[in-house]
Amino acid sequence: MFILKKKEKKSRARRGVLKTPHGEIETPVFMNVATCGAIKGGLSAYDLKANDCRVMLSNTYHLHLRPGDELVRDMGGIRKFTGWDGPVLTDSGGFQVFSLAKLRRIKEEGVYFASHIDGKRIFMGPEESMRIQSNLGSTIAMAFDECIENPAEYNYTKRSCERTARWLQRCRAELDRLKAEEGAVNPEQFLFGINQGSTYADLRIEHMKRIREIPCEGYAIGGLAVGETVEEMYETIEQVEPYMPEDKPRYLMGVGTPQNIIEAVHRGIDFFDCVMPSRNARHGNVFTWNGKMNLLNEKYARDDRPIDGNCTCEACRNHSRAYIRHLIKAKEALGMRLAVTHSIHFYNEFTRSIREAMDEDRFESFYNEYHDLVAERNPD
RNA sequence: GGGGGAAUUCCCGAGCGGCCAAAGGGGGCAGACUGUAAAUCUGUUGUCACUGACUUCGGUGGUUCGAAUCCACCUUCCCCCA
Repeated sequence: MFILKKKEKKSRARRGVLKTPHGEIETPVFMNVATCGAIKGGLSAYDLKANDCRVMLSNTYHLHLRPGDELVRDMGGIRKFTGWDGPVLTDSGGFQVFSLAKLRRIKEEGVYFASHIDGKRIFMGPEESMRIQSNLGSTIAMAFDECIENPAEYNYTKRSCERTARWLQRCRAELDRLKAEEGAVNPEQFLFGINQGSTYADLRIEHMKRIREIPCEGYAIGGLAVGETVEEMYETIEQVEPYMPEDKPRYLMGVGTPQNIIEAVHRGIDFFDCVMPSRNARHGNVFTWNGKMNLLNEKYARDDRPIDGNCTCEACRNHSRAYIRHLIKAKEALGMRLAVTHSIHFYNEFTRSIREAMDEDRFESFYNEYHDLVAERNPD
């Protein structure tokens, strides 16, 4: 159940809370991406708690291949298995339809994949995705969709959207059936539908109108940040957002940079997730309140300061830029863990700050101030 | 003491007369990364007045139109015999 606590007057921004059987999710929120059941870079569920993670995100396709969703079910579900007792959102495998494009074939019934691990042929359709997510027992299951790359051909996009809408219907029916089954890991599992339509306003709107007729606990915008410009992305959000149910959470899938997030919050989005903080940090690039910092740069070799002097994360409380730089260069696992910890902490703090700003009626000034900070781009 | 082998740009290492400022790897430097096939990928790595010129392949001298590549000697290192 989603409660809209506050609506901004000068923008489409909203402050809400989604009540789930696994805890309340205060929004806007950034979900921390743990594709295979852990944040890459070596963070445990305990680390997530320590860094104010509110929702963990895992992946249907990846966990299905390894270790297998039935194994996870037998181990008590994804939450018990990983030790993360908060809410979990599982992505449906729809993004893998995009990212594993060379290894798949799309048909009406679903998608035929070649496993990226061993080449084994696998099939995933709406029913399979729901069954896997049911076995994982996540708090929120995502609908199985086709995520298409931008720019996309209009007619193909139209046909793809129609199919994704039909797939949502099948997802809804199958998840309802699975939830009612004896021994379901999470009998109260939520389903979020996913809007597609590339950057075509008419297709986006038509698709949104269609999927909002299928009752879901939330609706997502998918298929963005996959090749189009940021301006096109913002424009697409603005076009489709008015057609999203107001009383349901809205999730912009896979986005993005802190700037992207605040811009999207401003345009009415509540949920986010992105691999950027973890992936970039593993590569030595961390996010701060003053922009991005490439810790591998030589100028940090003898820099005794923490990444961010005001940050309270484990890395910033205890270690210098020089030390973390050294560890990453030396390929010490601790280096990545510290850098990832910092960026995850920053993202969670960033979205918490957005919520606090809304609670204290100063979101608009926060939004403008953050703009200025980013414009300066001076992490040192 | 006698015999054999080797010295290449930051490191390792290819090259064995012109197409060589010199493969490849490592390291260095920089960039990318947006529902994670990503501890990955890309660029760059002698100097400069940079679509060209200059300096460089242990040292010195030589052969040649032309040498990292051939010859002589020297230096250093390695191996074998005594």
